[in-house]
Amino acid sequence: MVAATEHSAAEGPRERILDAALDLFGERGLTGTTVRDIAGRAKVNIAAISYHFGGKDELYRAVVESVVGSIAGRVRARVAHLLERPPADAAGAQAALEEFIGTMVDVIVGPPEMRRVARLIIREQMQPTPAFEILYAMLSQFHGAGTQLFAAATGLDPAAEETRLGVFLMIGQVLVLRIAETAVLRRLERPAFDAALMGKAKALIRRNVRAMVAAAREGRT
Amino acid sequence: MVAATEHSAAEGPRERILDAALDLFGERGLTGTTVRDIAGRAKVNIAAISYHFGGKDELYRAVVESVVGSIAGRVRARVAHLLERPPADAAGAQAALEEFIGTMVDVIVGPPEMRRVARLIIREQMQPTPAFEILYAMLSQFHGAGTQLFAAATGLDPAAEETRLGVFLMIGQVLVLRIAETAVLRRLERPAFDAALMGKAKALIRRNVRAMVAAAREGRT
DNA sequence: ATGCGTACGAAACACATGTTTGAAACATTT
DNA sequence: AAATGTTTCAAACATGTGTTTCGTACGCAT
Repeated sequence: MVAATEHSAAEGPRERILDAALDLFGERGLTGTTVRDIAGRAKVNIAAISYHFGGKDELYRAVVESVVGSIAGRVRARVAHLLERPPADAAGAQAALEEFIGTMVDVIVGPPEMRRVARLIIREQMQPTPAFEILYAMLSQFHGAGTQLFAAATGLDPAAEETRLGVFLMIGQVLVLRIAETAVLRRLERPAFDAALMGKAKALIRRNVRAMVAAAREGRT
Repeated sequence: MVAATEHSAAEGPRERILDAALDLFGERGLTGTTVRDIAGRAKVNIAAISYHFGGKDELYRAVVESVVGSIAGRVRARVAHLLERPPADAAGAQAALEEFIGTMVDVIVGPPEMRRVARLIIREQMQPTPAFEILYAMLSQFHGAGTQLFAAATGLDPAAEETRLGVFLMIGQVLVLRIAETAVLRRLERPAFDAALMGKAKALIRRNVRAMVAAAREGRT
């Protein structure tokens, strides 16, 4: 067995199917994608899908699992140090929180190949399938980490509902850029999310996060 | 022809089809919904859909149009006075902006029947169909109004990219509550979005908006 | 009552779609 | 070389799905 090569067209059928399936599931959803579409894009026979994965639903689940692995890898590689040794002081926690959200922007809005991943996750949120649990386990972990940082930065109780809700609101700022991408780009009269626009968005979100933390710190009763 | 009655189960076939279609399109998407599902829920024959609307795609378009009408009505009824005579002073604009976003929370995450509407719109954002233009016309109008208020509240240029982007980030806070509803409710250990939770979310978002405006006002170069 | 256009319902039609089949090609081992 | 297990392919199969057909009932003006 050869070692897994770099992401390219010269992979094995199984990898090509997974890659094509992620593209299509992310773009058109589970029901909007046919196995013939996937087979055509992956340049394999239709039967190869049943052969390698058992069926369409099992393939979808495999895609979700690979997505979770990919995301968890990217994020953990960049913020592992924050989550392992969370800063105790408020200033350090705030800096860590900003870095955490900044990483989220990079991962979700940045790489073009993350578009399909982000959309698949968002779809799964709106319309959970049996594969939802796989995603939720990861999201829950990230949300928990964000909540710890937010609580440390503001002095709020990490268990308080306002704290946990506040973290979701921060994340919402990032998600909207992928969800409403079409509308955002049109209103901004931009053809695509290039590096410059991403830098602007990141700076704005970072400033907003700082403002939210400050407001939460002052606003606590 | 009888006058259109109140929303109930005793409507004509056309209204029942529209209602059932909104339910299913919102929950499962266009490709995830079959005309037999719709006909079954609406308690009409399958042929009634082609008869009344021409086909599945035309029905979907009709649903989108009715959704736009419904939303535009709800929102305009509550914020028309803000959009017609936008406050010139910063303080008034800030109050108007808060009311604007607050209305958005009420409309999007408030009424249970808006769940299907919100989801249909979000789906259309992620995967635009020919009916997207109908929605975009409305969204563009609202985003433009929000941008005017935001600009007036902060002193920023309404045409600047940062201003328009900032409005999307505010809206993202609201959207995330509907998109990631399942994850949010689980992390909050809540069974549903009741009035109390919505009040909390609204207060938090309002506080965040205020903080964002303040940050933007100070942060401008 | 008669004629006529509208609305409805059961069945059928044509095509799409997920899955399976059986044979051939390939790689690896004996 | 022969055997064995794995992978690929074209075709077929069963079901799902959007649409149409055609017969029937209803409402209403003549």
